[in-house]
Amino acid sequence: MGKPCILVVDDDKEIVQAIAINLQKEGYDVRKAYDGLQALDIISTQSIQLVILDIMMPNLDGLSAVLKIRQEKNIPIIILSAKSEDSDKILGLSMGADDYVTKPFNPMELMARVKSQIRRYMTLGDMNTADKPNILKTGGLWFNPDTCEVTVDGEPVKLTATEMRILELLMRNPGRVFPAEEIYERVWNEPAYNVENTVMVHIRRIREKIEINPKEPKYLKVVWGIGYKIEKI
Amino acid sequence: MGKPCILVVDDDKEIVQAIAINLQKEGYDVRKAYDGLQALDIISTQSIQLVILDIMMPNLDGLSAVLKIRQEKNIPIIILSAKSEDSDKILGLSMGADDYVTKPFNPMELMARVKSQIRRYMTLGDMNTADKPNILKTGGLWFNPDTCEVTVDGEPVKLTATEMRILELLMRNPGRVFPAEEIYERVWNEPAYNVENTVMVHIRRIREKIEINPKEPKYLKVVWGIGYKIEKI
DNA sequence: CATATTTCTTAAGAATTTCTTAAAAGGAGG
DNA sequence: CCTCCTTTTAAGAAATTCTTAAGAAATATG
Repeated sequence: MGKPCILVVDDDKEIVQAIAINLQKEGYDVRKAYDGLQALDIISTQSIQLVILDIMMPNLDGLSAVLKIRQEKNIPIIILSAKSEDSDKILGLSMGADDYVTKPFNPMELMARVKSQIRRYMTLGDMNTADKPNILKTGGLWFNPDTCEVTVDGEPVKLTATEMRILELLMRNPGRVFPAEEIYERVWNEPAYNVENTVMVHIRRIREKIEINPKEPKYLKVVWGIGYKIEKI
Repeated sequence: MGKPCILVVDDDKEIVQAIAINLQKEGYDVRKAYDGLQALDIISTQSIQLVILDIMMPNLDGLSAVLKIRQEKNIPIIILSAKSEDSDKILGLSMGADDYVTKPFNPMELMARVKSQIRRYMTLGDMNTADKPNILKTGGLWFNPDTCEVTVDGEPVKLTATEMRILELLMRNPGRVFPAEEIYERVWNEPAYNVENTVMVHIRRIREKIEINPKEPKYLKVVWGIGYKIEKI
């Protein structure tokens, strides 16, 4: 089902970057956010399997963010904090966090804790996908990568494997425009050579299935001369 | 559901006692062990939901104990240790522990970490098969992993061991689509190499037994190019 | 408004994936 | 050592999807 995707949230971009590099070395996908609101947005629209979160941030403080994330999804949360007071740890954990790491931290220890959480989430967390699925949503278009279910305004839609992979790519990055070449390379895992047409035909078929009026697409739009995107709704 | 039961393992009886009192205050049941072998015995014979374990013990060292516990049950393990070296933490976590607390520790922090683990263990809904009779149902298809009984609309069906393991995996995650490779790895516990056919034949045999019309399966469906799933009914 | 460029549509054949069937290989129990 | 049951392998059949290519439509440009 692809590599686990981990969201790193900290207002210090350097720290985010450092953690991200380590995570990628371990084979994880990474998303980055620099404040709590951004983090919540990503969590509710993308499929995230674990959150690493600094609790001292602008906009929305970390502890509230933990609460909100808990409300929305049942994924592991690791708190990062400069506060090493026991009372802070207790507070963080009782807010719903799954682990608490104090700055400065050993990157290797953080990785070990991440792995531990992911392993637990994976091995006994299968059931939770049924309960609190990581559904990608934009407007009335919902996609559940775990069950391969796609619905438009509640109506189920049947996509083929390739169609789903394309849709997943676009929906995981709402608003971002993907050139046909990039879509091909990322979906087929092959270098793209003279494949614009191929991608286009697939786009067309997806539109036929998910759009009410394929000629005036609501979700799957084209940006002339650049590529395709899923509208961020 | 009963209160969660927590096993505390340490060769220092005073520490065990102190932790036990705290746990009982929080409303947990407690079991005590003073070395690794005793701990393993209790874990394999009693219903335990979480283990707190000192890793420096006579008879069986703590890290091996963690490994053995992991093999046997999928319950959360919190390591207690006087070693606060990062390398020790990393080792402990990668052995399969879920958290690592260094001595001396704040009892309240330990309680917070216990609660966090228990909450996750509960909400993710892993069934400790020893505890609860735990029948998986989707529509008319019932499966009791404890007694290995499978019935379709009340009619008993005889599955082989492998068939049951596959069915169990799928039924524990209704709706979720599993690629043949993943099924193989999780059922056989071996890396999957050129095994799609093997899995497929087993799927076919399961269908033959549980489906009224194997050609139009009601329960065990395929998602083209992706994998198999048990329909969520 | 005319032209050039880009995207869209369509349908058929190629390619891939899954299904079926049968038989060989592997293991457990007597 | 033999028998029976389970698991794996293999190959051809069937079903579905993917790709190609060519003409139509739409959009940008001058």
